[in-house]
Amino acid sequence: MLTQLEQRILEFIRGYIAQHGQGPTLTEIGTAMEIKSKGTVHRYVQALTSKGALEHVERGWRGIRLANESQLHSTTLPLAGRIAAGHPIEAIPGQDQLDLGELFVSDNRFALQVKGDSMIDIGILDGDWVIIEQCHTAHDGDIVVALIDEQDATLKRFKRLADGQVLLIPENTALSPMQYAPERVRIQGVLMGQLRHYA
Amino acid sequence: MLTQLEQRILEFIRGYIAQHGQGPTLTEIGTAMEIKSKGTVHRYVQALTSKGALEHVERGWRGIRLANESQLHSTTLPLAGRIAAGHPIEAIPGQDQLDLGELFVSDNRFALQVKGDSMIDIGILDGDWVIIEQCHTAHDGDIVVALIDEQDATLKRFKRLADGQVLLIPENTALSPMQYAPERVRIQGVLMGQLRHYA
DNA sequence: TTGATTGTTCTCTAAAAGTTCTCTACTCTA
DNA sequence: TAGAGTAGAGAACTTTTAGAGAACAATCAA
Repeated sequence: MLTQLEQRILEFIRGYIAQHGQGPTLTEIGTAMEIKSKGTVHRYVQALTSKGALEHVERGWRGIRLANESQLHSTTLPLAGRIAAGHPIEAIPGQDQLDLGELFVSDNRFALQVKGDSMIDIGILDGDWVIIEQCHTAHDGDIVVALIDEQDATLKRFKRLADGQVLLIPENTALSPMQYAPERVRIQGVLMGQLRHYA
Repeated sequence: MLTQLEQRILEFIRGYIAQHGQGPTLTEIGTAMEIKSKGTVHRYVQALTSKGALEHVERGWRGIRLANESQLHSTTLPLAGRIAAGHPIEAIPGQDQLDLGELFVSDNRFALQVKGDSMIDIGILDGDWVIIEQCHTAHDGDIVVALIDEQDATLKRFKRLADGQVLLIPENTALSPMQYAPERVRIQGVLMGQLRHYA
């Protein structure tokens, strides 16, 4: 939670470091922000440090470093409605932020990387991440991580047949469903999300 | 039960926090609601607090927080490893956490929901979210959000032809690439990620 | 070593924000 | 029509915050 001025100062520092390779002095920050007092600037730098946005090497000039940002990363993204104001990307009513944490993160979930093409028809490609919620049962049609013979883990659509047998269906027209006795299949979780990162 | 005006004030506060990252002052609320008296606004804020809709940090400026709004979600997921058809889950060396914020969130990025099937062949389905990094130029092969004739926004693979024309290629064998004069196409950003949420 | 520059710690002041009142006007109901 | 309740205005007050600047310590460069 940074105030607006703290935000501006942080951006100035970030830009200064990007341009000069080292941090600015308090006076330089003050000049840029139109604050005449070193003491006041110092208070801002301390506030940013205690909020984790900066690291501050005492004893030395230009001792301001950027904190590692991974901890600072927000978990929300703006939705385009707000960015492309006045343009054809239509806003999504009642929602202007997408919160990845809220959407995907929960205590009993974990991530897996997918190998292979067996779910390609529903847009899960080789290398994609899937988010799995741990549980031990599934309903027909769920996409599950199943452990077969306590050995092979696989991501497939789940279906229980009338005779109790379990059908694991790949979402790839080139592959065929596999049928197993129920005691050979252990459900490890169901699919809650999928994500992909483009370099 | 909130009165109509309390509801409006709550909406305003929620929007303000979403936009600015911190609560509004009483005067700002008053201006937005066309209430001239700080005292009156204060009474509303107290009412909302006692009704549990807000949390109000006394002694401090901008001390209004949203209640219940589940405190910041974590942004990391435990990483279970790779899953493959026909193989056990193998651990991924040197990595045991997946940080969604680090992966996807950055200052100049925003999220869009995809409509239509034009990118289905690379696993981007109708309803998926895509994460776009704002920029105004693109390289051949990038997947971009392009604004055509300042009117229609579309997600396509970008290619510049030898004669300067711009080719926008859908990743769907059923659809054909479209060719435009360069001045008709404005790049709004390039694709950095994709995600999907299963109910 | 020296002196200018930089960082640190104060206090002071003014402005801004929050809090608590009272007063008035209005509506609703008995 | 009187009384209760509500909503807004605004005054008076307290608290918090931001900036200025002084004083001093630490640091760097010549």
